[in-house]
Amino acid sequence: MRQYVAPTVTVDGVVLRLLGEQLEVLLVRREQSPFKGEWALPGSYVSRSETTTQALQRTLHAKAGLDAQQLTFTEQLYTFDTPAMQDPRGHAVSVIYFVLGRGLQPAAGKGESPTFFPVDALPHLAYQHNDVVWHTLERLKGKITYTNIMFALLPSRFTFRQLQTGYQAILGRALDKRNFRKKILELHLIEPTASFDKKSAHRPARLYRFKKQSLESLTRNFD
Amino acid sequence: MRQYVAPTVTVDGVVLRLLGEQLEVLLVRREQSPFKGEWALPGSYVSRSETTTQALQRTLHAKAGLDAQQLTFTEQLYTFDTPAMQDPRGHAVSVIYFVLGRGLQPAAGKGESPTFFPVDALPHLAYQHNDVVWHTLERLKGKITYTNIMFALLPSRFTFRQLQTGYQAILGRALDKRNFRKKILELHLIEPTASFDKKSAHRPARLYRFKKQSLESLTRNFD
DNA sequence: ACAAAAGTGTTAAGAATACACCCATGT
DNA sequence: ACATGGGTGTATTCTTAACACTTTTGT
Repeated sequence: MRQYVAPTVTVDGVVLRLLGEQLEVLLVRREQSPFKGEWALPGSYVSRSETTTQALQRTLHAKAGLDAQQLTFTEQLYTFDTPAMQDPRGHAVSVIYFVLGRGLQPAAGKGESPTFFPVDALPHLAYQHNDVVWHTLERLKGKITYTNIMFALLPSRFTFRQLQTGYQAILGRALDKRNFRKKILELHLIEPTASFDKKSAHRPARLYRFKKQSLESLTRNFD
Repeated sequence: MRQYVAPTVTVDGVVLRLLGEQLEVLLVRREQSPFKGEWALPGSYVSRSETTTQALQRTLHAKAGLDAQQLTFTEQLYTFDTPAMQDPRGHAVSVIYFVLGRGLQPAAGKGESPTFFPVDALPHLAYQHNDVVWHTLERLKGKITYTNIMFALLPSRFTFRQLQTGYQAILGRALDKRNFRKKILELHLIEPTASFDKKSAHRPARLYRFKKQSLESLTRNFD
């Protein structure tokens, strides 16, 4: 049998968080060639002794201090296949993951300045990472219509306003308050808790929680 | 920097054709270990000098005599990441592609007995390939509702009956003839040609063609 | 009493579904 | 003339979208 030399395998993560009314993505400033000094998605090489998801966790921990427990959803997005001529590292196969978390904070003082940027105000990114982020956002827009994926972005208890704001941030458009409540309640995604959000100078809002803390497909679509 | 040994990279294809009222998938009988003698999706190793899509084309040509020109649609499906312990070859990263073609015929006499099997009557497959086929079919079901992907499975000119039969084979359920025509025409996916299918002992059916021979997203969903 | 956000129903338009008969051709 | 699949329209149900006021709290 012919002898094959394997391409290099790398892994990158598109890590998203919801902060206020903004959806934000984690970037690092590269300290090594290629693209030294440019912003990029966090990533690294995958060695033979680890799976791509293990390599991803190792990378997010090393570069941004994020722990696997804080990451409430991980899904493979796409695998890029860079011909040797277009990548200074030679032929590389990059497996990209889509990662969501709740209230993520990058650890200060880590080497590559891990920073969350609002998705509608990204700097220029190394590789084709601007496109990768765009595709990720499209995927999230799709998934939000037929799954309970918002559970991965919101705190465990939240108000209807927070939920609607999250949907609006992801879909990029305003939703009607009454229709939104009606639709969400019909989907039986969430349930009321006994408590209220009392931290504001107005009528307290009831807190809700997701019934399931893992991905489920809806029987009917939202929207 | 730490030294990494790259995992092995392989590529596999889920090649589908529409024959009569059946959707069929291409399988080969493995001649090498692991899983020698079992049916599996056609695949092979990817070397550093080729991309995964090039490796896929090389494989489909070598194992089943299929030519890139006959393959009307190719899309990446998923990348499996087999930890070293579960795969006799050690840690392998397998990039799986979803491939559609029109009137595909595997070349007889090629080594690994390339054979199309109806998707609802598959033998047991090596690796996790039965699951892979299942996921592929779900993907196709999804895509058929919001794209013109049927163009890749039907001949360039076809009757409404062929079109409806194709949709039914993919969706796995019967559709109402009148509603189907109405819906398809509203989507402006296809256009009538001047000719008719005269090869039958009954009223000739008008032949239609797809307006676009490349993937397009529909503005409104089918179904 | 005022400011601020919470909470609540109805109507109209559009989309999806169910359903049965006549038409054109070959044998 | 008959067998076979081709081709066509309407009525009903369900889903989506538009829209404004009252309630509850803190200051």
